[in-house]
Amino acid sequence: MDIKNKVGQRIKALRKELELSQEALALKAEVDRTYVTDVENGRRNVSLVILERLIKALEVSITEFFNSKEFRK
Amino acid sequence: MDIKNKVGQRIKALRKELELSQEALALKAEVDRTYVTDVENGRRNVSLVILERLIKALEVSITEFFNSKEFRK
DNA sequence: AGGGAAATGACCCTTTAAGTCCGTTGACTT
DNA sequence: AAGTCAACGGACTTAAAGGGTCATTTCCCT
Repeated sequence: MDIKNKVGQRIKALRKELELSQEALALKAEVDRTYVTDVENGRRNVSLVILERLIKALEVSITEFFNSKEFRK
Repeated sequence: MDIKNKVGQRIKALRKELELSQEALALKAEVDRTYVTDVENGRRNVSLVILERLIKALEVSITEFFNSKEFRK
């Protein structure tokens, strides 16, 4: 699984924990609604600035976001 | 300091630890030499796929890369 | 110290892809 | 049936990726 899918899955998992819809996350992170769908499904090569906004909206630090088994090697 | 600068500094620090020049890192990560300069100086909004290549070239996991104080909040 | 080479930095331009916005559809819920 | 949610498509705008060139800094080596 590639990095885009790993990030997508992590975002989806954290979003579910917060019980947010894709649209609610999109609003919170100030990105487009359809973009969140694409990111979660590994179809987007997200840039740093957008990724940071998504991570902030998910209420974790960047360190915590990537401290998950799919990123450990 | 914004996320682009944080990532740039982290890359530079890890590159120095490996005693690589920007050009050597660029070759290893298969990106342009001047691109590495820009990234280290926080002028580039790097995408996931390129970031992963740089991190791999720096011989750390993604988790390790972001397990640094500037990313902890 | 001074000269030369290597390494880095800054600027500019083109090509490619990121990110937005419109809509539609299917699944599930109430 | 009406509403929410997720997935998907197409068209569009903006910015990332890549590469050229030259200026500047760093760092060796006599």
